[in-house]
Amino acid sequence: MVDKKVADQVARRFRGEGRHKIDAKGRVSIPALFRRVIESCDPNWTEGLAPEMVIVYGDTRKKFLECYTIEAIEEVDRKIDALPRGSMGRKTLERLFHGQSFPTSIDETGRLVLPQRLRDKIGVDKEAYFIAAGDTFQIWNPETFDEDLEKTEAWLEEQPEDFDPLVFLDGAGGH
Amino acid sequence: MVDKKVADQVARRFRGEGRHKIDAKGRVSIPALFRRVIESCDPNWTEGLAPEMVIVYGDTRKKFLECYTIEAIEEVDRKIDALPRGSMGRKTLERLFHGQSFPTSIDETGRLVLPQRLRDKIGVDKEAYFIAAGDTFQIWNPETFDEDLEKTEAWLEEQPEDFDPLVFLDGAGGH
DNA sequence: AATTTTCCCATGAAATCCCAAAAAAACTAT
DNA sequence: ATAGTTTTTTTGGGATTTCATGGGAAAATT
Repeated sequence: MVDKKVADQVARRFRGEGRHKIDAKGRVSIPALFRRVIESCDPNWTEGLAPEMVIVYGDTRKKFLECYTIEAIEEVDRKIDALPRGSMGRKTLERLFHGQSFPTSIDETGRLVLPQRLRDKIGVDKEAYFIAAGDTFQIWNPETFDEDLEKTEAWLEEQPEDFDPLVFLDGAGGH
Repeated sequence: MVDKKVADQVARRFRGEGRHKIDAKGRVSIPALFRRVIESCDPNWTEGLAPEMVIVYGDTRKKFLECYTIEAIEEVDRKIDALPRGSMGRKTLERLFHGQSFPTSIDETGRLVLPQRLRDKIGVDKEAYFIAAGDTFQIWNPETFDEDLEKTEAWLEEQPEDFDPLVFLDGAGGH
């Protein structure tokens, strides 16, 4: 049997990617592995229930949907609550995470419904691209993602020959 | 009716936004998800009853209506009661939350009636914009909200180069 | 009596539920 | 390994419910 702690860690972090169809009703199945994570990060979930999550769609500039598990969004909420009431930082984050977000759940067949508004926001129609991003995952229009990927690769080209992206791991901040 | 388990999870925090029509009688639909929260945060509410809430409209400078659930307003009341009698803080807060507020409820079709006075206060006429803000939600004139958004963005512009509002999350709280 | 507020019913559009069929992956016994 | 079997995953469609909105009649205010 697998070490419980290890299994637990694996189950709390998104990994992988996938491309799935969106049907006429806006339904799209999310990668099965992602579902396991969403389930185990929803404190109220038990077998048979629809696991919940929160989609943060953000302002107009954001080109993808960011999907938070209940645990992940609660951590964000706690941090927001700790900011001084009335501060600009709190106001900005409240608008982003409380206002520009959409609570939803995954149905028994593993599908998520993306309302028309959200589909329009990121410009998806027939297909959606899913990609893990640590304790969240993102939903993109496949073409938009490819373009973004190319930009990243172009940037890598500009770096010195022997550049290894792993150096980022050593530096402090992510900026 | 809503599954109790689902209601329990979703229901203590407002999330999302929406734009709705105000009809000639001053009626306006509250986003359905907000209704679930108002219901579950009203200790007296049961299926079939009109869930109650409190609108705090505040002084003339405030450009939006702040809507509190019963639980949220009771928490505010407790905090006010804890302040020294006769203190400036208590006097100010009592005026704001007890005086400049309006208790109301949501009808069976999910609508709220905004009295003429409140509509005038925030300058709404045909449409109202709803946005979640943690344990309350706000009602704005859509245009006024957009202007306020622009101001926030202008402020963000003034911040250091590649400033990401998410850095706010790192600063405080979480520990 | 005239206006405003409340209650009740109606409707199109959107979202949700329920059942089911392909397709893909995992498993089993040779 | 391999052919057959079972389970999981992905996709589809119809029926049902909810949501946002509108309007008329009854009740309450002024």
